[in-house]
Order: sequence, then structure tokens, then C-alpha cells
Amino acid sequence: MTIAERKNKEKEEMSKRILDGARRVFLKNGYERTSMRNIAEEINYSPGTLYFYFKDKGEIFNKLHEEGFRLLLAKCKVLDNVADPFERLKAVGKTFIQFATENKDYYNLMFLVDEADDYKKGGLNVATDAINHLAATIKACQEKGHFKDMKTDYLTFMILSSIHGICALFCKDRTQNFKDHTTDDLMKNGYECFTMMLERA
Amino acid sequence: MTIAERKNKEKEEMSKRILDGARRVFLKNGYERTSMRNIAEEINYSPGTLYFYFKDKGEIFNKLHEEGFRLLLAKCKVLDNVADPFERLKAVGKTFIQFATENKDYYNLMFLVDEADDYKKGGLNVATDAINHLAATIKACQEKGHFKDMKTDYLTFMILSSIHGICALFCKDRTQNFKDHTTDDLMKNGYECFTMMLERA
DNA sequence: TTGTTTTATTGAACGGTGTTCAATAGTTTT
DNA sequence: AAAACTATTGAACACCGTTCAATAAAACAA
Repeated sequence: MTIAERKNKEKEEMSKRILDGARRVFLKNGYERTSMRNIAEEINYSPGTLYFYFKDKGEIFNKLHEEGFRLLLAKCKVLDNVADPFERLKAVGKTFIQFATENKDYYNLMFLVDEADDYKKGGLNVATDAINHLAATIKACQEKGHFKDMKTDYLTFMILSSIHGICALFCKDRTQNFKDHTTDDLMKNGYECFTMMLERA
Repeated sequence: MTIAERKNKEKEEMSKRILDGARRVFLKNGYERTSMRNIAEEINYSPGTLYFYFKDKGEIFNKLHEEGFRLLLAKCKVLDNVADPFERLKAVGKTFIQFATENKDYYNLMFLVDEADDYKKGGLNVATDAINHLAATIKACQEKGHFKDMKTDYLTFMILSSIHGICALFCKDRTQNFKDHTTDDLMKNGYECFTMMLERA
């Protein structure tokens, strides 16, 4: 291994160290309460060092954003072996909601944090992969007779929105207006209500 | 008018002046970019003064949060004269989405900002009124034969979630992954897709 | 090996944030 | 007129993201 190669490796390792530290602090204290100084302290480096490896805070969180999507997509891909597309669709939705409850902070980052302008476009990213995966399942449902006379794109957006809506209300603690129901109860039965609706359509 | 009465009036006027200033800055620059100093400057007072009338930033934005719900609820109440409950439900949803697009910052405050713990409970607030109003319409739909065998509470949560999901994706700029469609196009047709689904259920 | 250049790290500094509080100016009461 | 109360100020505190001159460490060249 040449020196240049080792240097490259070291640089990557340092990037990883920062990202790992960022993830730890961030998963412990939540997105809003994580500062660059916190991250630097976690890995025992000075704040300035972070800027040698990452352009700004946005770039660090953009990496974790991608990581979140990769995690979610992996969980969804496991369900590819569910033969019936509608059953698969229901399972994907369930996985989605479960992911949000178990990884609230990742979910926040992926869908609810204000992205810095520089990272908005993103272009061909993992988020698009995840959406395409969902769209494929929905299309398969349509080919089996579900959701007649509906455009796949809009249908996908609608289904994603509906599931996301449940997760978003959960993540931002807006479920307390529904008295006599726990958040878990609402999410579970609310989603079941939705799938029942999909079944009839 | 006694002096005490005048004093009280003056205190309320000052609170209103602060809230008006806060609303102006906030609707101009968005929630994230509005500071206490900005608000103070807008009304030509020193930052410290704000703390004589409001406990903290959270209390100011909690007031605007309530204001937003009052605004939305008023828009929905106008639709009470739509006789057919299902038509009314569809109209309420449309109003909801329109409100989000026209009052992105209010919407953020109402549904997407992390509330300070002190204001989370809120108890009997306007948000609950708005949700009850929606629930009443949905119940009326059920009494006319729609949404058979579904519990009103979960149904309400589900429908709110779905509509909110559309608005949340819009407000946090997460629609760019759907290529070949403008945000407006997605929201409009996505919602139509949803109502079509409701109609069949 | 020595000197030079490149690379990595530091921590102080800048201008911002929400919030507190002693001092002060203004008003009401005694 | 003096005392008491009320409203306002702006400096100060501890934080924030970010920049950058200084510096230490490593790699390269002679």
C-alpha cells in the first residue's frame, strides 16, 4: 500500500469517525439539540477539524439522511419475497411506520428537517430509490386488479403521503389531541383503517 | 375607567403589538429565521421587553400557533353549509391543503415545529376543536352509509394523517423525488386520488 | 540527514442565538 | 415631595455555526 493509499484510507476513517460520533450524539440528544461542538467533543477533536472533512453541518446530516434511507430501503427489500403485491404493499407500509417509531431521529432527518438549499436537489439519490421501490409494488398491485383507473404516480404519492402523515404526527407529537387513545393505538389502528380502505378501492 | 383598567388595557395592547410584530417578521422570514431580537427590532423595543410580556419565545409562537388553528377552523366552518357530508369532507380536505400552501409558515408552526415541552399538553385548545369539527363531518358521512365498519376515531386520525402527509411533504420540500411532476400537480392529483379512494370505501 | 512543502489540527474570534438581570426612567400612590 | 411600583433598557452569559491564522506532524526533495 502506497502512502497515498494509506492517506486516503486514513481520511475515510476520520470521516467515518466523525459520522459515527455525529450519529451517536444525534441519536442520543435528537437532531435539534446536536451542535458541531457536541460532535467534536464526542470524538475528542476540536470543532474546526470537522470542517476539514465536511463542508458544513448540512453535509454531515445529509450523510446521515442517506444512511437513514439506505436502512429503510434495506428493511423494505426484505419484503420482496412476499409474493402477493398487495400483501407486500401492506407490509411495506407497516415497516415504514415501524421504522419511524424505532428510529424517530432518522425519520426526522429524512422527512421533517429543513434541508439546506445545497442538499435539496440531491438528484439521483437513495430517497428516489426508495420511492421507486414503493412505486413498483403499487404498480404490481394495479396489474393484479387493484386501484383501477388511478395513475401510479399520484397513487404512489398519495399512499406515501398517508403513511408519512401518520409518522409525521407521531414524530412531532401531534397525537395528544385524540383523547382516550395512546399514540401506538392510533398509529396501528389508523394504518389498519387505511389498508382497509385500500382493500376496498 | 380606573387607572388599573387602563393599565390592563395598555398591557394587552403591548402584548398585541409584540404578537403583531412577531407575525410580520415570522410570515416574512419564516419560522426558523425569526429571532427575538428581530421581533424587538420590528416594533422598536429592546429584546428584554419581550420577556416582560411573554415567558419565552415558545409562548409567543404558541400564541401564533393558536391563531393559525383559529384561522383554519374558520375556513372550515364556512363549509358547514355544504349539505352533503361527504362533499363537505372533501371540501374540508381541500381547504386544509389550500391553507397549507397559502400559509406555509402557519402550517409549519401548527404541525411541524418541535413544540417546547411547556406547551405540548395545551389541554382544551383550538387544535382539539378543529379535530372535533373534522370528526363530526366524518361521523355524518358514516351515518349516510360511508366508511362502514370503521371506528370514527381511527378513521378521523387516518384521514387527517393522509391530508397532513401531503401538506408535510410540501412544507418540508420532499416532493422533488417525484420527477416529471410539479408540487402543485402532485398535491392536487394526489388528493383527488385519496378522495376517489374514500368514495369507493 | 537536513530543509522544504504539504497535510492535519487547533483554538481563538466573529457575528449570531435565547435569556437574565441590575440599573434606570416613568408613573402611581402615599 | 417622597416612597413604591411598573415598564424598559442594554449589557452580559452561555450557547450556536463557521472561519482562519498559527502550529504541529508527516511526506517529500536535496
